[in-house]
Amino acid sequence: MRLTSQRMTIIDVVFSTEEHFTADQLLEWSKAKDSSISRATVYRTLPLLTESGLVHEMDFGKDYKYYDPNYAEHPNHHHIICEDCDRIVEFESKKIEKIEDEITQKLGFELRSQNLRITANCESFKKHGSCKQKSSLK
Amino acid sequence: MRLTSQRMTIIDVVFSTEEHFTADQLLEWSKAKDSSISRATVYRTLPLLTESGLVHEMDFGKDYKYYDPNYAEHPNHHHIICEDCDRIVEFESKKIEKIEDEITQKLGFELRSQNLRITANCESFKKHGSCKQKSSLK
DNA sequence: ATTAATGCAAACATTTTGCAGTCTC
DNA sequence: GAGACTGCAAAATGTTTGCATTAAT
Repeated sequence: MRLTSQRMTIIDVVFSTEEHFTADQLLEWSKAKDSSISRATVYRTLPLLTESGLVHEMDFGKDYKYYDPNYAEHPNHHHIICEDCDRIVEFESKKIEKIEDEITQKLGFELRSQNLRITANCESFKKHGSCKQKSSLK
Repeated sequence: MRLTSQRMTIIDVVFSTEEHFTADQLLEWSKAKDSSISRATVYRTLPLLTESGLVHEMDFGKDYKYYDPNYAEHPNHHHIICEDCDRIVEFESKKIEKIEDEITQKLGFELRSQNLRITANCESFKKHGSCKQKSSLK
């Protein structure tokens, strides 16, 4: 396992954001620091990050995968996403964790990880019928 | 909106299973009933089913989408998937529903839908270190 | 008869991979 | 210096689409 300059740059970028990002966006951010970094290297580095648990692969119902860098600090957090503007809010709930554990055991399983996504309308949508700034994250 | 024989066959197939399926599997099942049905028609029919709410598009952390035909009967169910054999078990929990509602409102959102996926090890895995029959679903 | 829906094949978007060259250890 | 890692371009995968033809209304 070699600590190449490309890997260092990519890891640096990942740890300097709390936003959820896509592979494409990670490539762009990384290229901004070191323009020689290739798409292939980003795609080869991402599994290293997800397998180590530093980053989680997320599905928000889009065609591309999102990556969440906040699992190291908050290993059991959940997500609310506005179905209109894609705004994402994270939250934690000990109560939900407890129920998940109970049910998983009762059904004969051993819990490894959980993923709760709530699709909702945000405050701005409720007030104005649509959200001011659409997220441009891609 | 025309009721073509292809659509009838596809809908028929969807309603005769409680299993989660992929687009590819739906094509195979449909072709078994009418070999002329094309991949394109399956892919053009799926959005009709998901938009009507009869079927939900699901992500189980695989590279392809799954479709769940059980939402008509159980609109708020959750999923446990064995990380080894991909066995899927569904369950419902009024407690979780209630907490989800409370938190969503407290954060200023209005809940539209929810999606809880628990990744776990099944009993067979716990006993034998691996699961007997890997699911061949693709 | 109109025109929505189909099958085919080509196009697409995202991700993966083979290979020759490069850089870490 | 060995071989893990890289960039490039080609391939693979899952899904979508243009177009000429078919078939539901």
